[in-house]
Amino acid sequence: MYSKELLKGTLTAIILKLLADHEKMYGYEISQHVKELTGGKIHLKDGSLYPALQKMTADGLLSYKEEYIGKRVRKYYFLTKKGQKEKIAYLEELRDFIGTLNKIVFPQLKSI
Amino acid sequence: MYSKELLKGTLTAIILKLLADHEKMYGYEISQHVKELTGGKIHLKDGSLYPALQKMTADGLLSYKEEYIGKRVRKYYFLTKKGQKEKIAYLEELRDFIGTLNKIVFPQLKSI
DNA sequence: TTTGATACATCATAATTCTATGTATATTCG
DNA sequence: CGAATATACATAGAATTATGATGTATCAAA
Repeated sequence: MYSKELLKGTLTAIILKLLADHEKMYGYEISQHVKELTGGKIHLKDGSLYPALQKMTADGLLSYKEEYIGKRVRKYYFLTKKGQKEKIAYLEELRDFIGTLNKIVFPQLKSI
Repeated sequence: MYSKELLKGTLTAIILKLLADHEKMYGYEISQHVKELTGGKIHLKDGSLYPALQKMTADGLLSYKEEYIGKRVRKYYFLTKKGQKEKIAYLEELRDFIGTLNKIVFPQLKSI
């Protein structure tokens, strides 16, 4: 696990990217997927993920529909039109930022 | 400029890296250097930089000595032994994090 | 002489994630 | 069957950290 502050500002981009690739996912699924993808290095906590999904929904980036698996509810989130558009800007900013960081901190490496 | 949250957690690593390369720098110099290096994309604000330097000093990563240029004081910061050691871990963590992020968000690129 | 650059500082605010806690259902294993 | 674990959501308070606003003061250049 990384020092917690590093993740700041990247969570929205990560969620946007996953939903862009998967069409619909529920919260628990997202957290499991991220854990797998990163070999356990990024572990989204409940207290981070669910409020983030709610905020993104309030901001109009996401929408969801509930499905019942037996008696248990799942909220399947998906990108809205707005989310699809803003995803591009979010990821572009993140990519640019990562490139900039690399230039400062690891100048011996080729920038991505 | 990036959305401010992106910078979180990276400022300490950036400062450690610059001081590792330059032996001693003062605050204003650091902010100018970062601005130049990044083509203005990262602009450390006074209200971010000076408290960060103070905190890192309190944490034992940095030390400084004052020099007078005319009547104006400059605080030249430099890495302590502890700072030199921890710099390695900080940068390694950052590098690993960037690599992990890339794998999630830009899987089509080769990881760095 | 006045503007902008240099050089430091602090405080209240904002934004975001985490910890802790809670509720409840489903599955697996001894 | 019963207990432990996994699934699935949620919220509230705490912690962290960068920012904006503001302040002080010196120096160089126009």
